[in-house]
Amino acid sequence: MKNRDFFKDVYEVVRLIPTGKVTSYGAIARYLGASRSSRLVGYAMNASHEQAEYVPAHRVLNRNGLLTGKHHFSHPNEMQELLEKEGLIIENEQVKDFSNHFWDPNETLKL
DNA sequence: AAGGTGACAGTTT
DNA sequence: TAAACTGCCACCT
Repeated sequence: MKNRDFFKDVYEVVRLIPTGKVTSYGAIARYLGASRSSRLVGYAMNASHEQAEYVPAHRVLNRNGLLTGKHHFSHPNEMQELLEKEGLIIENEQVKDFSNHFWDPNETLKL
């Protein structure tokens, strides 16, 4: 087996994100003890749609609450629509009141 | 096998 | 204050 454990963990955490909540790549990375590997989280999301289990990648944004990965969805607007569908408000490619809807795995799941 | 890539984030100018 | 630079490390070609 390979180091797929990292990706696997990422997907698992992402699936734990409650509907209507969002988190950041960095938060996930830190929860996994890889605070310096935030890019890998994004990289993992890149392959998220290949996973058998559904991964709500649209709930993962960068630390600014910006929908950086929207372009990687089937349709660029899909990410925004999904978020709005969950009750979030997207304004200028960014989640409005981001901090209020922010879900931190470190806080909720705790170590 | 080796080097380049990136859905980030923190630091520096 | 905002923009630019650098570190980061598993994955892909």
